[in-house]
Amino acid sequence: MSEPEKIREKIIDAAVERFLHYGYPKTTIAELAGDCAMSPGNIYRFFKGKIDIAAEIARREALQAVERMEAVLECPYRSSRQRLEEVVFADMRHTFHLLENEPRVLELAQVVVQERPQFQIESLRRERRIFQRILRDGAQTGEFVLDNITHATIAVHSATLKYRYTQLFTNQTLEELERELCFVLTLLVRGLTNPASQEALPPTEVPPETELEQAV
Amino acid sequence: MSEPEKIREKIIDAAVERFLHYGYPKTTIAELAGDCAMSPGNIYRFFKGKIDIAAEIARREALQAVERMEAVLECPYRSSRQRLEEVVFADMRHTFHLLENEPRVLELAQVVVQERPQFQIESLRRERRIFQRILRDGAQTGEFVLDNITHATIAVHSATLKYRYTQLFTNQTLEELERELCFVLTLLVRGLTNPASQEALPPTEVPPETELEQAV
DNA sequence: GCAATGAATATTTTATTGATTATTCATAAT
DNA sequence: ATTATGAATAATCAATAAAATATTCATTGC
Repeated sequence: MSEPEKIREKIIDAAVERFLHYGYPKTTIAELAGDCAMSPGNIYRFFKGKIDIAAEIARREALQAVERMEAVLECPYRSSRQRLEEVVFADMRHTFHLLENEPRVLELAQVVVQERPQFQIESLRRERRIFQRILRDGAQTGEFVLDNITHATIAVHSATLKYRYTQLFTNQTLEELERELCFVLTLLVRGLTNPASQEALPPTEVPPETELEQAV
Repeated sequence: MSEPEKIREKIIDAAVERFLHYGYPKTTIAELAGDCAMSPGNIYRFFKGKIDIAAEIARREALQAVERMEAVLECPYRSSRQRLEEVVFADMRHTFHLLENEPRVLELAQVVVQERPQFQIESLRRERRIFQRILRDGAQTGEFVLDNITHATIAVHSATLKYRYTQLFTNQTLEELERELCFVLTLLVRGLTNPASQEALPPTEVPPETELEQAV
């Protein structure tokens, strides 16, 4: 890692620390500079502005979320149904726990989305690509029967919206949300699945929580 | 209508006028009193407070929404699928046009929900009851096959959340939302429908807009 | 006694100011 | 030439004062 890159990391580390602890608005550039033993002005050689530090942190968080989802995709010996269910549950639980343990993350996300609307659009698009891969694979093996994979992807993605930014819409408990999500997934999976094998399709059950989901 | 009831109506009429035109916060009790040729203090003999006037307006609007939905249910010669699709489309379009023509409605709704959280909970419950009736009827005729009607209702209701408070979540155009909603409904309907008749299930198409939906 | 008033009070909103903070940039150090 | 500084400036925020408004209630008129 080059020297400037190292300094960028140092700034980001300090910013994560302070943003999560005191919040974005209460953190000053002077404080970040102090943490990094440099002058305020020098921060601007590494980031265009304060919001760009937050945006970079959010970007990394979003990329990690995609990586976690991709990890689920790699799990062997799983049906497409299981993959879909695990991805949605894992994402919901991760977000829920994250906001529970680090409430400032919500504020940080809101600030970034407010100033950089494109950020949200791209995050949604990345999520959708994951879904698309699951559906495509499921269609290939014959587990799913889909007229149009893109349309089905949009459908699944929209139908599970509530469970991705949960704390923005409701103040339901995680347990309530999990039960609800089972009902939604049961229905969606029935709609995706080959009619021939639908008779034997049991309802979705709340999957056990993995360690990954609890990490912060 | 009794005299006090007439006066209440007069106050509500004046409030609707001003809330939609100038917004809730910019409307003063003194102005409403002036409109009704009475003193500010007298308003309080008919409403406990300013917010209660807004709540009453919102309550009526919500009841009208349910009535519109029930009107769709009464339409004869329609499958449960058609009823479900029409109800969701009609509600989305109505809300969309309403907020397009009367942007202040959003603010009004937010104020009421903020001060009276119970309002939203009850509105959602009423909506859900409509869905439940459609699914129950569909199950009775054999068009739908449902293990558990309540669970399926929750699923359909949650999965279509995005299309009921649309302008809160996205700034997509109505046309985009309509296309998306078709994909969602296609999938949901497949999941609800008797597997035996699924082969012949065409995708949902954007239904023609009725006059009712455009009214403001 | 009941309906209504409008002045009095409590609350909320708005405007103003001063202080803080983000950002820039001329200058200095390496 | 490159990196960094920190004082200068512009933008934002917080605190306060002033104004407007919601709500109450003692009083008035019927």
